[in-house]
Amino acid sequence: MAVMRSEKKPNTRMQMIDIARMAGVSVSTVSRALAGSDLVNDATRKKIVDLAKSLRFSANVGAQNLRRGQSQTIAVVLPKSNADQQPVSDPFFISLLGELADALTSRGYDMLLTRVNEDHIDDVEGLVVSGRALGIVVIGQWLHHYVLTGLAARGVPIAVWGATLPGSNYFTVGGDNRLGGKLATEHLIACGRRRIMFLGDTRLPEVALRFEGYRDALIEAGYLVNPGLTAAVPFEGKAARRSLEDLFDHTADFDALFACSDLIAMTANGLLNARGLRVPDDVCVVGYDDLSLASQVHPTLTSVRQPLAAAAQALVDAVLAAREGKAPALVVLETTLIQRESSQLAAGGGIKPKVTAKSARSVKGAKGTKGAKR
Amino acid sequence: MAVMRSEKKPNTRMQMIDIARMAGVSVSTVSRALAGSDLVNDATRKKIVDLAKSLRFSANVGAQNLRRGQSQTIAVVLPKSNADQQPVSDPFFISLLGELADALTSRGYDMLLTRVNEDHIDDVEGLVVSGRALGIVVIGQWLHHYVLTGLAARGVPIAVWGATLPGSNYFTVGGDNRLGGKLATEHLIACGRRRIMFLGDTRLPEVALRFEGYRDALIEAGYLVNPGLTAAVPFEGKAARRSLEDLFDHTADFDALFACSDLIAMTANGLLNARGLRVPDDVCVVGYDDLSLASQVHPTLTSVRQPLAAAAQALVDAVLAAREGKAPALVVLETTLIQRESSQLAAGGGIKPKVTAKSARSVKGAKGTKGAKR
DNA sequence: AGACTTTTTGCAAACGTTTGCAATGAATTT
DNA sequence: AAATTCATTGCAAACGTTTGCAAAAAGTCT
Repeated sequence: MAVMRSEKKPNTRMQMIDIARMAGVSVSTVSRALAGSDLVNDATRKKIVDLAKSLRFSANVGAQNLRRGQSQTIAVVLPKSNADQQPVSDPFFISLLGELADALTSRGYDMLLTRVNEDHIDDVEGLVVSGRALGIVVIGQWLHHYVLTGLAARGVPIAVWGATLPGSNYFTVGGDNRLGGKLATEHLIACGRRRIMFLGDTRLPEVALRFEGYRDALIEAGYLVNPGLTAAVPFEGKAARRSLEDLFDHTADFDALFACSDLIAMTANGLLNARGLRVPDDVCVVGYDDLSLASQVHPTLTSVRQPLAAAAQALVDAVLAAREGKAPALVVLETTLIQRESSQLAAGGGIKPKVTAKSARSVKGAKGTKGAKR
Repeated sequence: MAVMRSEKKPNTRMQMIDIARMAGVSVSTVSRALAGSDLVNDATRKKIVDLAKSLRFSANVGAQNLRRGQSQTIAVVLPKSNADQQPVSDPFFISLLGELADALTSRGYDMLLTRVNEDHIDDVEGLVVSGRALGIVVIGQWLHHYVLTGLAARGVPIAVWGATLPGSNYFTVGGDNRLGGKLATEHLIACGRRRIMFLGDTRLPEVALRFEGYRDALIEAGYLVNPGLTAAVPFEGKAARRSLEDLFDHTADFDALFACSDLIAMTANGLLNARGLRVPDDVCVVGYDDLSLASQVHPTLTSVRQPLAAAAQALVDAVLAAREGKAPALVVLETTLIQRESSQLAAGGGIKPKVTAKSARSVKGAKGTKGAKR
């Protein structure tokens, strides 16, 4: 009896060569057929494609990348502060994450999500060097401008959500923070408030810009900028609450709050309520980010909106542009104020939520700008 | 003059062979040194490792995977309903996502995030077949039990966050939904409420189980289960709001709400407030998921907590077990009720938030159970 | 000093694709 | 009918690692 080699080895997965054998062609042809090349006869291609589909075959991506010399993956990194090891707390970033996932998949890229400790942000370079990702989107600039600059200088393709800092050597996408701050403050002034408190940590570039807007609005209206009316409330939930409690214990001399995130605004809202202060009658409150929740809570929250979907698109554009070695552009997205109950004019008879002002522009290199698109 | 070949080709990236040349050894040695193999002399290894580090070298992952025949990536899929194309709305899933990212990276896996349309969930098989990921974590079972069963049957390693359904052939990790429903309802009964409304879409397995707990609690207390006190409120924000508005327009005959998500609870809260009903005095409200926001809003929200970090760990365990071909286990995590202001007893003098009851167990294969760990 | 171990290294063959080039055969032209 | 095109296919060499095996170097024992 002849030695019989088992046809079906314990070979785990199906590969092109299997398809090739079944279709009676070579691997080259299979490869070309599946890639949709017109170098292969229509009938043959159809046969191969059908066969592959019916067998649920999908070519090994690692091998493809290796051969092609590039991957189709973009890494999205969420820096985590080592102070609070909490998972990303702010829903805003999360929503952005969701939009990014959609934007990337719809363009045929895979999304690699990475949480990295803020003092190891440099490590993300490895993602690119190792060919795991072709570029990196950083969600939140925080205090890492310097590190990001270093990465970009070393040729790592990065795009960052954050404040558009003038001399930046990396791609940035963000809202118009200064305008946002200004709109919010002007609105509160229009509501007749004069002692408007600014809640946010101005060490963060985005917050610093919002504060400038706040200050500009006050000055233009002829009011003083009272340093006592500024509190460096952090973004993270628990810490924010603690900070606010402490604040309200010591200060009560305000008639409006401008919070740099909706989360802060809502928390403040709750605390004010607990202390018997009514929103908006006693204190008007404006938040930032316009979370979907902002329109669901009571009272509904006036907030500054940044267009998330456009942001995600712009970030993807930016990281791809960065990869092609283009000069970094700073994309500033449309930024609008959405008025709701938490800043209702006391006298006014039923103001409907409305959009007050807009802004959409791009600084330095209009290339990737989708700001105005909506 | 001899032909001079340029030493430095436009060869983009550094690879092992470059390190090898610089260190005066072969690629094999570099490979082994970087892998920490003890087959290489300590001094040599140190030299190579240092060199690699200083050059920021990182081995090509595609090639590694190809050679090793496996990737170190786990795909996390977020099904998106094609009804509302919204990005993931519920913060609960997002938080879970964050925890998953941490759990995976801390164990050395990469996380591939994929949003997939709910009628193409089958496609995720391609992620595994193509070697892009070694397994899949599905966040949210929704109505896809059948599809998931099919995937598992075809040998795709999956682990699902959702309800632990008895005959399931795939790994599941979830809270004790029945107990959660029961705890919430018993608590509301203890608050003296009798017309407790259940808000949630019982077509979803998790919600169905919570409803069973609700029903059991009512029956054990000797109350009737009134079909008029059940409303299929969806999870997504806008739709939930619409549904609730419609509901409150037609029904007012309740003194408590048990909502299947905190988002629903908060929205309901806002609407009740707008209609002049006070929480908890007129209506007690209990939510589900214990979002961090639950303790920040006013009134703070009583809610059923599921341990997120443990959930993420269990999901990773599960998908790895699935990959090893182990028999599917159903992990049920500790589920507790966190009492807060929204269900404060009217008479009671300052009830502190407290945990009322616990549950942690595992059905069928205690292998991956980390339920009790915290 | 020779015959052993033991440690340290390098060679070369995979891993599963893609793609330049050459080969085949059919269709067209002369 | 030979010569020329053209459409379709296959061969074989990459892509950058890992790893079994054998070779070389360095100790250890008689």
